[in-house]
Amino acid sequence: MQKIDPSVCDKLRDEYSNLFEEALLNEICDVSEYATITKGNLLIDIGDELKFIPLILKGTIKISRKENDKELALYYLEQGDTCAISFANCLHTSKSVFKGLVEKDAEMLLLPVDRIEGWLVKYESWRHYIIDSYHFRLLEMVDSIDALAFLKMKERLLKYLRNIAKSSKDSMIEITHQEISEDLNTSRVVITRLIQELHDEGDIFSTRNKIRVL
DNA sequence: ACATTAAGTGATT
DNA sequence: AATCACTTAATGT
Repeated sequence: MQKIDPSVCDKLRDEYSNLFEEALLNEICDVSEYATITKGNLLIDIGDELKFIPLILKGTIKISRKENDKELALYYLEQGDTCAISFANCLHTSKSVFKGLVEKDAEMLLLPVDRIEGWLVKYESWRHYIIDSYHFRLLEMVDSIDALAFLKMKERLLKYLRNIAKSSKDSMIEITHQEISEDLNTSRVVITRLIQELHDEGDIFSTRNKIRVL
């Protein structure tokens, strides 16, 4: 494995220097690999072997579950995130239970599995980072379950749109009804009708391929 | 101008 | 809320 470019190391420091101690940053620079994945490509699919843990430097990755042809979006990974779920996964089963699709061109560092366990005892900051990450993902998962169990599709849709607008820091979302329906595991027709209602009620403003959250 | 893709609609379950 | 079957509108070549 070749050493990563110093400029990538700088990016890592920009994002993590207040989180990780110097020695850990150095180790990460020494042993990890740099990867870029463009929009539309898979970072990981269900059943894939997990050989690394991604540390996201840039971009967005949609994490979802899949059963047969059906799918359900769970949450998004962004700058500063890692998939801590993949962490425990790595140590034991090593097969991913999630699908990770790159939604916005992403840059990341791939941390080799065999190192991360040692860091857990060696670095307090790493320990905290992993535990926090776990906690955060769990909360997001609970949120998804709640929405699924207690909300009507219209409420789920609005929540979904607001969530995207919030995390992308842009009230203008570029997406088709078809894509939304896939994320929420429903049909396009249903989304089209609900989008109309939300539009009429003034929650959103929608045009072809675009939705503005108000 | 034509083909493709996205979105809208009525009727039915 | 899902599905079918069809229409209309927007967009790319």
